[in-house]
Formats: sequence, structure tokens, C-alpha cells
Amino acid sequence: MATSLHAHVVEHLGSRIVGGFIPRGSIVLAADLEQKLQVSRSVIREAVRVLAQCGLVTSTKRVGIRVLGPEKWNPYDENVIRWRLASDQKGAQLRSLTELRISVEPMAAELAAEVAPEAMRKELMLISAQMNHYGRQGDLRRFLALDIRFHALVLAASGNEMFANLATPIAAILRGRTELGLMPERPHEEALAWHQSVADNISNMDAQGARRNMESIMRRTHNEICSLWEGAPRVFVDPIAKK
Amino acid sequence: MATSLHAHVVEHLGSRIVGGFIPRGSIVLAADLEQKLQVSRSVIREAVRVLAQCGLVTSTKRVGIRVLGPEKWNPYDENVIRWRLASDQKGAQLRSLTELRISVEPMAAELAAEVAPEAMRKELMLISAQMNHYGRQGDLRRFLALDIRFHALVLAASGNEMFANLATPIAAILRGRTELGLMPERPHEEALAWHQSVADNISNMDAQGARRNMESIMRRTHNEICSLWEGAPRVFVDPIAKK
DNA sequence: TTATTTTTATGCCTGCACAGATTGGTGTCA
DNA sequence: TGACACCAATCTGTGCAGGCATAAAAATAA
Repeated sequence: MATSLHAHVVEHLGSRIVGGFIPRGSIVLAADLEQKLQVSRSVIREAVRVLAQCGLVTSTKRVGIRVLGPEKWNPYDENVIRWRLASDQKGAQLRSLTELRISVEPMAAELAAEVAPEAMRKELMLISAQMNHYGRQGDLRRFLALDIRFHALVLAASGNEMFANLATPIAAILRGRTELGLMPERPHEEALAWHQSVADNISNMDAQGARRNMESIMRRTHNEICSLWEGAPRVFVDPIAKK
Repeated sequence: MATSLHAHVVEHLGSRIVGGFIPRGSIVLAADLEQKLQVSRSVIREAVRVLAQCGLVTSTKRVGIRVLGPEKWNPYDENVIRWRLASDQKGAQLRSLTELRISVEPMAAELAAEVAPEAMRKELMLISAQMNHYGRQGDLRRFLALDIRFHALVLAASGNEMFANLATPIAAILRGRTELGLMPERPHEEALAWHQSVADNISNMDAQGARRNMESIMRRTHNEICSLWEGAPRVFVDPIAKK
């Protein structure tokens, strides 16, 4: 088998809960899961621990394993994000992530201009040059890979590990955008220029310039993909009820 | 016993790893842990699963439980944040969190002005009025509680669950600021006015105003506490090596 | 160097005892 | 009779102990 048994159980239950097939408030029994999934108690128990860590379930004595509602899910958990993107909450997840990156990336660019190590500035210049090249050529496949690397690098170069950690879900957004055909046939000249400018600004330690140009990229990105979440409902989590 | 046994093991190991007492690359054996902590294998295994979920360890056959380095830790995990704040990385953790909230809160205010439900707008007005009252009175204890509630509300009212989820660590920042005596004896009139304005703007659906005033709050906040992380080293995580 | 065997720690399974929360019944008192 | 406090039965997760299977490192042989 490709991956460990308990990981399979996590995947099975997690995707079903996030997908809405096991509604909030449901109570499942460990013994039933053993039988249904044909695995032993230890596997179930470890899987439930992991799911509890993600905020998908709690397990209490005498009652069983209770499925929690979306407001309890950890929205930064990689699994949760993946499961949401594969569900009918895809729009809402993309919106949340995009709003987050719009907030964070300009600050990341600003910080990168101040503190990035030399090697990262160099690589950023290299990447942006290649983006220009393959972008003008209309090679969207290669452009996508470079774009992902570019934004991941800026986030990493900020020296803020919370920013850097957003690289993976942001890569998912970028892939989604091309897969869904929301990219123009070839990247706009403006976009290419902004990426180049961000790299230049970071190289020259022009923090405000880096921020401004990254903001331009974010504005365009937002306009290109905000159609994806037309009508997706917003979730308002009362921070008190949360605890 | 107050909490479950395996949670104790998670706490024990997690705090030691994040605190640097079990250095990266260390390999601990489940059998040794059983003996040292006097618990059974199932407890150890479940705890290890949770720690693996946080990115603190991986467990592989024939080798044992390998302790991972900080670049693999999930910086959004509540436990990880708490353990870092209790370690000598406190400065770096506060800086990361503060940079994140500086990035996010203005956007949250802007969104809140557009989409917040009526009840939240109302409560925001109430809270800001009380902040004025207790702030002028110099009652820092009550002011702190209101400040926490205020920022949590704005984040929640944005309708972005990723924003809303930052309320807990941001509350930790705010508490830290007063505990460490970085607050002025009584809040500045400017700060009070900005909070009031943010509440007003959100009530009036003035998105740009809400953003601007929140940005002012963030600028001052940053200046007040950036002394906390003087000299704390930045961590640059290469997004490729990460995976 | 390459292939094979040995070693060894985790992965997985099962039986058992315990803890604690829910439920329902029992008895007391108004 | 009815409301309420108390207690016992029951159910389910929690924790323990020990066993076999398996994968990967290390040692050995080709």
C-alpha cells in the first residue's frame, strides 16, 4: 500500500467531513469505524487524534466521536485546505486564500527588500528574467512554475516563517488559475513588468517600490479570479462562541 | 488527572523540542519514551501522530522518531505558537505575528465595512465606546479585554475564516504588550480616536476609511512593540528545500 | 561496486481493565 | 401526585500489555 493505513483513514474521514457527507453534530463510534473500514482500533484512534488536531472532531467518553462544524476547523491546516478545495466550498476557500495573499505579499515584498539574503535576491532576478522570456513566448506551463517559484521566494525572503508557509496554498491558487483557463493566452506585459520591478526593487533594497509593485500584481490577480467565488457565502465566526 | 495522558506527552515533547532541548536531527525511540515517561505504547504513538501533524517529528520504520528543525514546524499551529512564545524564540514569534496582523487587519477592516452583519457592526460601536470610556479612565485591565474583543470582532466581521482564526494569537500579542509594560499609562487619544473611527467606518460601510484608520493603529502598534525583537535573527526558509 | 542477509524499530492487531459521562430507576420530601 | 436528589447500570473512549508483520538500515557476501 502506498501510504500508511492510518493516513488513509484520516484522508477518508477528513474528506467526507469537509465535503459535508458527515454533517456537523454527527456521532460516529470507533467500533463502527473499525468494522466499516476494516482496520484495528489503534489505527482508528491515531486517525481520530489527527482529525481532532485539525478541529474536525472531538471524542468524548460515553458519547463517541462528534463531528464539528466548519467554524471549528483549522483553516491553516494543509489537509483542511486541500479538502475544502476539493469540495463545494472551493470558491470560499479560494477567496479566503486570495484575500490573505493580497494582504501579505506586499508586506513580504517590502520586508524582502530590507532583509533578504543575497542569494535570494539573485535568484529572484533570475526567475523574473525567465518569466519575461517564457511569458512572451506564451509557454504557460513553464511560466506557471516560475510564477509559483517567484512568489514563494518573495515570501521566503521576507524572513517571516508565517509568510513563507503560505507558499504551498498560494501555489495551489496559481495552479488553479491556469487550470481553469483564467490566465490570458500569454501574460500581460504589465504583469511581467511588475514582477520584474519587484525583483529589481528587492535587489536595490527599495522597500516601498517593492510593496507598490507587488500591490499592483495583487490587484490584477484579484480581478482575474474573483469571478471564481461569485455568490459563495461568507462565514462569520463569532470569536467568542469559537472557544 | 486533569487532561488526557497523551496530551501530557504532547505537551512534554512539544515544549522540549520547540524549546531546543531536543535538537533537530535527534532520534528518540518509542520504547525509550515508554520507559522514561512511564506510559504505554498507544499513548506514545498517538502523541507522536499529533506532533507529526505539527511538523515537529517524523517517525519512520527501523530508524525511530526523528526531531525536525524549525523550518518544518507549522507556524500556524496553536501549540507551536504557544511553545515558541514560551521559549527564547519569543521575540521572533512576536515579530512574525505582528507583521502578519499589520498585513491582515487593514484588509479585514476594509472587508468588514463591506460585508459585516448588522449585529457585529453594532457590537463594534459598543466596544469602541467602552474603549473610550475605560481608556480615558486609565483602566488598562478592562481596556485590554475590550481591545482584544475589538480586533477579534473586526477579523470575524471580515467574513474570512482565515482572518478570524488569527484572533487567538493576536490576543496573545495584546496581552503580552500590557504585561510587559509597553502600553502607555493610559491609551493615547489618537489611538482611541482611530479605534472609534474604524468602528464608525465599518458601520457606515466606508471601506477605504476603515482600512486607513486601521493602518494608523497598526503603525503605532508596531512602533510600540518592535523593541521586543531587537536582534532576534530572521529565519529564511528555502521554499524548495522545505518540501 | 552490487546483491543478499540480518537486524531492529515502527506499524498494526487483539484482549483486557478502567474511567467517566449518560441514562434510568429509586427513594425522599413537598 | 409530582418534583428533585441520589444511585446504579451501561456504554464508549482511554490506557495497558504483548504479539506478529514489515520495511529500511546495516552488515555481509559476491
